Amino acid sequence: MDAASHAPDKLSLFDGLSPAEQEQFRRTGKKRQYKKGDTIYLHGDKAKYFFIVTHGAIRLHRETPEGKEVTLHIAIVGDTMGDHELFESKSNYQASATASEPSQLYEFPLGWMRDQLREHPTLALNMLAYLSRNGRTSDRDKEHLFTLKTPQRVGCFLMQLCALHQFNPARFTLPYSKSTIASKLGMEPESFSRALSKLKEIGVSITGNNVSISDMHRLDSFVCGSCSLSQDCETCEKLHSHT
Amino acid sequence: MDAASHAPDKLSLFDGLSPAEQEQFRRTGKKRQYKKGDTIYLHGDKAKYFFIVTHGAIRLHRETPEGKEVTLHIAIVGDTMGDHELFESKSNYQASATASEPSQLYEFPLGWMRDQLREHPTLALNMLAYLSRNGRTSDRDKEHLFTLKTPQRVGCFLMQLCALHQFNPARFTLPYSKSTIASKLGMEPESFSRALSKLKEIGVSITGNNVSISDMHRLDSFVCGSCSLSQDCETCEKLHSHT
DNA sequence: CGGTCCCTTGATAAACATCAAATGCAGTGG
DNA sequence: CCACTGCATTTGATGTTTATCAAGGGACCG
Repeated sequence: MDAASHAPDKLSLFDGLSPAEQEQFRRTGKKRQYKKGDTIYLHGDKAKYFFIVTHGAIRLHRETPEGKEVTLHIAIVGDTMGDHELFESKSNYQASATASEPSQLYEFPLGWMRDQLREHPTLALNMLAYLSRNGRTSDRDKEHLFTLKTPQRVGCFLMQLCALHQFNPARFTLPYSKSTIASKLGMEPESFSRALSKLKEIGVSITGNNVSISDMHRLDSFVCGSCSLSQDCETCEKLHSHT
Repeated sequence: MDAASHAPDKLSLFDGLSPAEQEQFRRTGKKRQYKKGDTIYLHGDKAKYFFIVTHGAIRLHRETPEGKEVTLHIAIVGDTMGDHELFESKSNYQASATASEPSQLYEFPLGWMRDQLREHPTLALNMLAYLSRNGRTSDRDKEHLFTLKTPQRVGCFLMQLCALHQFNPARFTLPYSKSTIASKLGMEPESFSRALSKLKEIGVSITGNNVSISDMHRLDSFVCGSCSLSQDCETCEKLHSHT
């Protein structure tokens, strides 16, 4: 997957737009580079820009008054940032955004983006499909929080990684730090670490950042045996279609 | 708030549509009545209809293979059902829908609704705003699951009830059963019950289904003191604007 | 009056967080 | 190249929260 395939005209949000329209987005959007750890914006900042991730991964997170940090989402290629702020009059960013690895974003003025959505029905429909899909994964995550134990949540996350990035389950590298993953899964780093050691018992070995899933079938039944989606889980389908 | 104010032409989804367009929705939409406990559809059913709630409350829930039931959402007046299925080719309902009180829905064929969204940009934009707002409350709920203890989650839920339904905090009635609320908050009925007794210590008394919040300020600081949104929480703003 | 359902209360257990310390690893400067 | 420092992760010991199990109370309904 090369850089070109992530140019805005290839992102799903721009699917079906005419070349002229796509050119308009290419002209208005500013490409921004961020280093690992860079802050794109802070929770509470006045929302000025809408972003599309073209490379890397951006962590969206908040901090409670008591100092606990919560990772709401990790935005990867094709994901947007600022969608929650697009349609709110009083629009402050609802979370902070930090690059969790070197990343590239397309940046559009928020008001301009609103106008484009009004003027280009196709864009609006793409955005609808995108948000609707977000809702589904959000529901899935909620179910997992309610019903799965930490080793199962970690196991599902590893499967999602393989499905989303087309990693080879037999040998791949974690794209973010373990504490970032722990936070996104709603657990402490210690619990994450212990969950990993439990996963070793079913053939998932992790040394450093290198993961190897020896028996995907075993992991699948360990995780998905407790999930209501097992039948039509998108992650599972992608994994099986690649083998 | 009378029945007429919930006719589809007054729902936010139809805001800004021309009278002629609204008439079209009124003609195609079928009004459906459901009794408490009625099933509207089941998880896995082929998705045929899109719904808008005009009265009552519908519980969206799933069951894991191990028999645990998870409540993903309680849809109330103005909420939609089927939005997650609208843009998916293989569209089975992602959850079951059950009336948790006598309810009324507007029912539209799913494919027809898709077409309407394509043909009426205003409708699509309303839907975008609706989904975007859903995303925000979903983020809030996720943060709460990660950081709040059960009594705080229950406290926030009571505040949300007052804000959403314009209840008088000094005296109102729970609109759903306690176990339904517990499930939506991701806890067992026992934990919910114990959370309530802890809330009594800060002036929230519940006898049967009757709730009385004697000191909203005290509840507010108990709950929102641990929440990153305290500054611009929609629920809090609504509550304060009513006093 | 007896039954069912929902909720509450108490006792116990499991899962996870927290606290504390050790280990490992990467980058820095000698 | 090697010690040194800082940070991330692991591991162990302990505490808290919540789930689970079991029993009892109260309202509604036949």
